Amino acid sequence: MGTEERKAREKEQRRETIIDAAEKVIFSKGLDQATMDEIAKKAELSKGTLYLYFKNKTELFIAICERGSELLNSRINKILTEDRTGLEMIRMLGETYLDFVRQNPDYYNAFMYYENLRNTEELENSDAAQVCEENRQEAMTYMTRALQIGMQDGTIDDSYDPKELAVILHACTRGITMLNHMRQTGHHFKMLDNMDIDTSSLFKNFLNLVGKGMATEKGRDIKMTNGHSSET
Amino acid sequence: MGTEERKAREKEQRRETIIDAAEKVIFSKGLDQATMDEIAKKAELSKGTLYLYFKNKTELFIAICERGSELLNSRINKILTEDRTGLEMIRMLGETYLDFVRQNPDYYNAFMYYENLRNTEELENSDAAQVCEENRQEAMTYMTRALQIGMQDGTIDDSYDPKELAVILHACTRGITMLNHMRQTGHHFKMLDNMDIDTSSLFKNFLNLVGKGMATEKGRDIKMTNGHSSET
DNA sequence: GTCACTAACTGACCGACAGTCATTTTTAAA
DNA sequence: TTTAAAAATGACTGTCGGTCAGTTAGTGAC
Repeated sequence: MGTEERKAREKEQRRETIIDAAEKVIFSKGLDQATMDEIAKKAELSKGTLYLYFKNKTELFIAICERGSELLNSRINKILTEDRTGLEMIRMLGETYLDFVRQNPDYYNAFMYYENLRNTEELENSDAAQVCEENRQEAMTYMTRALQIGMQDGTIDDSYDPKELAVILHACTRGITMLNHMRQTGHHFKMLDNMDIDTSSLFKNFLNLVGKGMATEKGRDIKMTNGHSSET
Repeated sequence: MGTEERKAREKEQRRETIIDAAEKVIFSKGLDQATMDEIAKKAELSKGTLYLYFKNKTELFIAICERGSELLNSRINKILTEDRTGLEMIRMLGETYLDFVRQNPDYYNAFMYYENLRNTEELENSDAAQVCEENRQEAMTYMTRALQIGMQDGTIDDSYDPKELAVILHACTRGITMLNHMRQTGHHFKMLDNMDIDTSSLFKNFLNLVGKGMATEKGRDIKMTNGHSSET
């Protein structure tokens, strides 16, 4: 009998419905201002029901982060399958990351909030948080892989430790995307507007800077002639 | 009569007392878990009194951030007075920043939380937040200045726009310090521990990477031979 | 010394909200 | 139709940020 499966499916659907509602409310007014009652109302359920699907408000929020992190990773892991030099892959990873931030400022905002959750226990016991962490780790693996490819194809300076370089690049990219994000969300961050600096030029120069730092002569030549590819 | 001044002084002292208490409570259990009652108790005052000195909990928290930002800036603005090449100044600015994060993880944590406060209005009307923003801007100015010096003394590639480069470097440094910070505070961030990468090596390589990206041949030579100075 | 006035302080109280649980409603197998 | 389990409900509880009417302490005038 398919009753069991149907029920499981419905349960999963309801769960998604709740996350949908939570996104709408939390994205529009922020986590602190969003109330469980309002989310319940938006989901056309009672508050109590929310607690049948999520342990608490934080868990529900982390489920949103999980969604975002899945979305981001689904884009990132396409890149490694393409036929490019390692250096190009690195550049594309960075661009993909920035595009994600631009297109999904709400998810990125959620990521930033997520990182500020101090309570380790709460996150330790959360399946959703576990998935987020795994995705993060996975993204790092892709980056390391791209660097190794670059070191083999001679586009990236192989005097660095690829894992360490991946961590550094990831951190720097985070810094840059955060900047862009803050400007975009109007985050009391007039700094960039005071100086009139446009984001895409900023990001281009960032990639050039670190690109120059890690590229070999060969990689540098390819890259300097053209923002993207060049080979076929 | 000095009564007025004495009173003003006492009022200021009381304000500081409250911030002291707030730091103790908030640093130990986090902003959300800290209650105004507990802060009041620690300050040996009643809750009501807290609200005579601070508009609300957020304002009190921002006052903590203000302290931290003043402390950070007091260290940063010493560097520009020293007699060094521009590239060395940049390196020292970065190191100072990292040292601050290492020595004052609580303040840095507060900074991170501060940036997540979305409500622009709340921050717009806050004097303390205004000071924080000014300090941030000031730090950026110092960085730009150091870059200009480096471009003049020939240690830094002058094909970049100094202001833009300053923004990029600042963002990257934030990314790196955040990484270090998260590891330090045990922030459910096992990533770095999984790979065994030590922070100082990480930071050294970061500086080398961006250093290589922006240094001229001359600057690169000076820097590569010795982490710090070389001239007298 | 004491009176009058003000500034500083207090803590009981309020409203809002996260989270609970006894009760009701729905579902589906017997 | 009966019945038992599963799902959903919403009134209720405890906590906490913020308020405010009332109290206390400090100051200057006489």
